[in-house]
Amino acid sequence: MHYSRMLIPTLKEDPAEAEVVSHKLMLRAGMIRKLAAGIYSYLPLAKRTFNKVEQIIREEMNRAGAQEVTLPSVQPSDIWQESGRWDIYGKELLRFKDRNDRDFCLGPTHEEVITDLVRREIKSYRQLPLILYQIQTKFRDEIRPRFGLMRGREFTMKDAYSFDIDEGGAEESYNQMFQAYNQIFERCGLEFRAVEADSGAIGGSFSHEFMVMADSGESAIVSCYSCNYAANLEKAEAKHSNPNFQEKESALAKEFQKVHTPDRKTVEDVTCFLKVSPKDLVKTLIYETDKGAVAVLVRGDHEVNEIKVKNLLDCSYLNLAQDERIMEITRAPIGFAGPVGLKTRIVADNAVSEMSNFITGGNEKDTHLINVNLRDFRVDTFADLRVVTKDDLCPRCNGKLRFSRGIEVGHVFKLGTKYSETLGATFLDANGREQSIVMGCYGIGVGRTVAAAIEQNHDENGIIFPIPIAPFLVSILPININQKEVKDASEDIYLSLSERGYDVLFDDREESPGIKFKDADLIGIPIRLTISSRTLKNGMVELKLRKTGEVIMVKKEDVVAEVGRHLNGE
RNA sequence: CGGGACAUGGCUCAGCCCGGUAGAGCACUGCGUUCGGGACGCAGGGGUCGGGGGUUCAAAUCCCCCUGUCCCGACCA
Repeated sequence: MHYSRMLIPTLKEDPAEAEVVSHKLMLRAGMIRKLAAGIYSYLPLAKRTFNKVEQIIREEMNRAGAQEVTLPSVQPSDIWQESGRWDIYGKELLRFKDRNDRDFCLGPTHEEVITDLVRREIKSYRQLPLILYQIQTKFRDEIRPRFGLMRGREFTMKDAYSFDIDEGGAEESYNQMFQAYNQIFERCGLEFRAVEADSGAIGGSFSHEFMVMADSGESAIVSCYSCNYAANLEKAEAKHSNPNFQEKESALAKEFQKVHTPDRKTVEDVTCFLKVSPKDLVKTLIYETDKGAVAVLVRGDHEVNEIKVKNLLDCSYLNLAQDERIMEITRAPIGFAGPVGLKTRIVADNAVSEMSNFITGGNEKDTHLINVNLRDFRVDTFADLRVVTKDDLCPRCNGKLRFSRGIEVGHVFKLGTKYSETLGATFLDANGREQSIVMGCYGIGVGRTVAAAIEQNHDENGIIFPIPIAPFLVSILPININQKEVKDASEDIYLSLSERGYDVLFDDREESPGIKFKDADLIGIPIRLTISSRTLKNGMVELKLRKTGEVIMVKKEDVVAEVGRHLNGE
């Protein structure tokens, strides 16, 4: 392509509206333009990169036996009513009426549509398993769209759905998709990790998020230095080191006593005042849930993991209780709650079971208890209820844990029969019995993958595209296109590279060299060939690698071979 | 939904406090000179100052309402 003919409106300055680096760079590189909050136009450069990512996705999905379809983005309310999500989904679901006053929505996801399709067409176990996928625009009316393509309202997503006759089959489909996802992100040239994710009410380990590692990522990840364990921070298990601790220590237990702790409400206040470590204290947090009030106990230096509490209690609503409620339950103002004498249900983190002679709130204003022991109160359940810390070891292999951040670009999880049951997607098994199809669903955010690639691969000069998803592989940059020998040589090289099938951007603009250099760096093309009379008189052209900055002088005749060598990663 | 900020030419921003009829840099057009890291000269074009209302002889500037955008939080997968 000739640069002069392409729409690549680069920006010299950072746009005021962008905060994160991928957003800034995509705007500056002329890849995207905003139409409304969270809604973007994709310009030619972005479209090229999207196409490359989508092509990789298609190849890997097809290889895994999935078949591509396109489902409607405008969906009637009927199927959403049927699945029960019309009422549950809330304002994120953009609803509207057609001319006949019938309710419709813009599809934020396609479980309903695909399940409807499959229930009509699949009748027999002989037709299963089946995996269908599409690459399509989704719309979610996010409360707060932000960070450019990272969290838009309209976005491109690959979503796949698997249909199997039983759990075993579903597991197999899941594994196939899991493998395909590894291939996809590998091929995109990204540093990523599949992490175990919270699968909520569905349970089991059948949910993984694919995270592109980046410090700017929205999700916290815990991974093991020694083995391949990796999990979402909210899912990561805290290893319970010594379950038999209590019996050994109980002999040394002292009698608890009240101490006066005026206005010492926080862990920090109390530990400073009593000159002890947070590890000697038990925090008592009162939560309000749809199943009544609950006291959650964790060690003073630990944080409650609300997701774990939610899963343990199997409740849908969980929130810290308001001041008045705490007063009601503990008979003390906030900051002095403790388990001793508490009437509500008490659940405690495993670490608490290893403590003795600890400090708790006294359920009385300005009062704490010291030398409290487990025998002094009743715990209904001990469980893993806290957020993993840097002191924890890998729950699988006892290795050291690494804390990092990532951008969620893919999510695979087993749906089970949730939708097939509510929508009646059934088949007849070999014995002629009617069964619900077992489903799985698998998403990849295409735009988010591109944004994540940029978050992970950039420098102060701009984007550094991984070769597999670069909009162009080579840019040809003539220093002064008005000099005949420069122009001829540039065109020559352009033609021979193009003939080889490489995507080449020929910067034929009559701009000063500085502008061309800056633009080439900004849009992140992996290889740059600089053509100037200076080197040409020795029969050479300059090849520069965007990623390393390495400059190599190459004989004009060898350019094609040399470019090929670098693109093949040699 | 709660809190905060912003809205002036295509972009980045000044002007607003203290009212007097709109500016800079970049970008753009033409001509000429230049050509290895965002060149130079000359000559140009382009703005309902987000929208509506009010105060005033006079509003980008002061007051009220609305809309949009961004940030933090809550929310969500």
